[in-house]
Amino acid sequence: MERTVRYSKKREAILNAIQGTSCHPSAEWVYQQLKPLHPDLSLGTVYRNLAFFQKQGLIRSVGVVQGQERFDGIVAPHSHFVCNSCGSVLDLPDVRPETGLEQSVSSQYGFVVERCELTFYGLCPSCLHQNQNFKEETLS
Amino acid sequence: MERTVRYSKKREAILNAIQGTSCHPSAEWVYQQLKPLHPDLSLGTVYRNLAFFQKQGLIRSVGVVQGQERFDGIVAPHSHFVCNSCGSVLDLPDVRPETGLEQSVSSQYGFVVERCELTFYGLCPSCLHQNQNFKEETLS
DNA sequence: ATGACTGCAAAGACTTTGCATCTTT
DNA sequence: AAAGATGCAAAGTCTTTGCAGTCAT
Repeated sequence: MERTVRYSKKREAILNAIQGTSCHPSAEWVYQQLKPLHPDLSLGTVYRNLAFFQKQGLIRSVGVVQGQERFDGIVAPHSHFVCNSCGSVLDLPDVRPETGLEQSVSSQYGFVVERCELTFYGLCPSCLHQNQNFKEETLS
Repeated sequence: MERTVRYSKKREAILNAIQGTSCHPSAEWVYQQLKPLHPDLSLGTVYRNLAFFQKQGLIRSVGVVQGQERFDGIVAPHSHFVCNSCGSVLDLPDVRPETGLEQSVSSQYGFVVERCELTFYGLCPSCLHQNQNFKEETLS
């Protein structure tokens, strides 16, 4: 039996929130974002819909950053940069792993490769500047 | 003031456990592994030492897989495969992102790139077979 | 003796889930 | 009316932390 999917105002709002931002939000972010417009929204509903959208392939997880799972409304393959200081996640649309790498891993190791993530970690420009200021202060 | 680092039998055992396996263990795995030999070992100690080793650069995190953070005793850069079914993490020593990619991201976007992770997700051979059996059963 | 390390248990943070109620079809 | 979706709060997991006792130097 296929489950019938029904429309829901909040579900729509949650998907719009994720697809309308490039910040790769967490459940909490979505919740805080929608709370003013939907005062009776529950955090559980956000989590349930995030799981639902993921299963439907409408969004995907970017992984857990500083304890919170982060999601991406863009499902086309692309790379990410994660700032180790502020935890922001940024798209790197131009950066792609070599084509054929998935295929090569599949055949070489016998895995079924569903997808491939290329992620860079470091400091974003904003945190870099604050860091430099901090260093200068403490060294003076 | 530099903190003085002291020897500890359990610390040594924890590091050995991580460096002596290729399973990319979680804190819980290390704890269960060492419990027989160190009956009074505490899970808190495992967590504290994992954080300590990470800060020292002796191990690194491979990320959170199915709710648990996983660690790697090999700090030289290499890629990983993560099975979405059983959660096992495997090394792909031969697979490397193109050289110069980090540098290119650094200069193109103004980030300070500390490291770069290339991770493949899919099904490992073992889970693939079970999956096929399962499908055959349900379809028959 | 000093300060680092640990065990223990409590607390914290994030996420999941059971159940009654409300909505969509 | 039937089945899905939600709110609420409790429960579940994983991880961190405070404190008193232990151990290395």
